[in-house]
Amino acid sequence: MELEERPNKAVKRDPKGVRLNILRVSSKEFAEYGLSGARVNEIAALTKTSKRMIYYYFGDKNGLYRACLEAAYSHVRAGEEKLDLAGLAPDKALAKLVGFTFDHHRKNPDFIRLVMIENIHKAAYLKSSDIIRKVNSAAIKNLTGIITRGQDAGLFRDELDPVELHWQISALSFFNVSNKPTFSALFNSELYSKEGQRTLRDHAVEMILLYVSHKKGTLL
Amino acid sequence: MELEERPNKAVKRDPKGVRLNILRVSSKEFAEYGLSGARVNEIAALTKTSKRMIYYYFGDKNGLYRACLEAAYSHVRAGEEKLDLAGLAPDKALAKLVGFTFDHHRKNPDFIRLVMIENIHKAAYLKSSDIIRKVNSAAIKNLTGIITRGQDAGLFRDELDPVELHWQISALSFFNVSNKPTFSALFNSELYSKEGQRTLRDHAVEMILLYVSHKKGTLL
DNA sequence: ATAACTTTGTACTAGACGGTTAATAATTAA
DNA sequence: TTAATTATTAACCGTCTAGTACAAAGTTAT
Repeated sequence: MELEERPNKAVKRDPKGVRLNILRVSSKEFAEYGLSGARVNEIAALTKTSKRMIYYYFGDKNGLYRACLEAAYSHVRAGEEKLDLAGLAPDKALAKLVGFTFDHHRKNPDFIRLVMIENIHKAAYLKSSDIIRKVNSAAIKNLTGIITRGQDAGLFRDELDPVELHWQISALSFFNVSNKPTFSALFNSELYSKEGQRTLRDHAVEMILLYVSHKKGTLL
Repeated sequence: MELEERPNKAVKRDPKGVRLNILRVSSKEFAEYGLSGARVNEIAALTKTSKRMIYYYFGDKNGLYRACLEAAYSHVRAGEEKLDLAGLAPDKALAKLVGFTFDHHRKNPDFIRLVMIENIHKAAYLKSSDIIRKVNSAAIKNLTGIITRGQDAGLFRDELDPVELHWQISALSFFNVSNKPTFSALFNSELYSKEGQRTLRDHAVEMILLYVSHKKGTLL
């Protein structure tokens, strides 16, 4: 479970460590420059090992990129697993989940950037990865539980689709990170100050809660 | 105003046409492969003219990319200008604006992809473009008007920030297009069917409307 | 002991890439 | 008429890039 980068000096050879080191460095590079923008030579120079070892472990540049993607998704999953929502009332649980997602994305810009890059590539690599599909089904199951509990308690509206709800939460959380550069370049706003981000998060939670709580005919 | 691509055979030389043709082709290529992924040779091969002329008009690859970005933003603005919202009640106007934005983004995936790419590059090119900043201030002015009218009519809550509202509308509309590949690769859902997209749009409108209409203490 | 696995490091290649040159000339605005 | 602008074409250049070759050897599991 521990993913620390420790040289483990007792062991002279450290395959896992080397692999991990390469993965760390290349994830940063891919996130920074994109798939075609990242340079294998540069990645190699930043690792503790050599270019030769990159090809030894990952075959080629695409293989390395794929490995980075998978590692990133797994890491995110590990984070989400720590959330304990079962003990909370459904509306509180949902509020916590939205807030958590918003914060989590904000704290992991490299992951967001990898997903952006993958989208630019039309998800070509993700499509062929079984590992990653599993990761996300957990998130949906989580949401399904909350929705059911909320509906049983008469708190939530009837027609709620967990995948759609996940989409809505993701949209507000993802966009915040992915489009920060263009958005803050275009509007010299306070949205990306500490205060602004807190407001944005609170309002994201509010939007989702209002949406799931809204019963037909109440408004509009 | 007319941006059609007409050879204009009466005129033997057609600078505007050549420029436009290069712009069209390269926008598609940049949207498809990214800034470093797109190939100048390939772009040249797809134009009616030669590589030499690309450098003649745009200096270098980055200059060409910058020109594509500016053209894309201008084109989007032209579309938004056609909307006439002043005659509508503020809530109807906002609903129409959200629906329009959602549809507009969906119909212009190449524009979205260019913005994604620009975000990957931390908005480096956008920052140095005065043209583009102007385009977006119009959108904010539009929203400011709607908000004020809505508040005066007692329909909208008091604390509304036009830039934040624009952010929220953009998030739901942009994410729908930008993350379609990964999202539909991960969840084999109906969200991207014709029906699903209609639902998603309707719910986006609903979310925004609920949010702006929500008065403190009413819920939550 | 043996075989499989892991590591190092440099030098190299074959091709792709962005960008230029050169020579040339037709068209157009003044 | 003159001068600036707009065009054509293909070869070419230097650099960068992903990936390999090669040669050698230490480490570990069985």
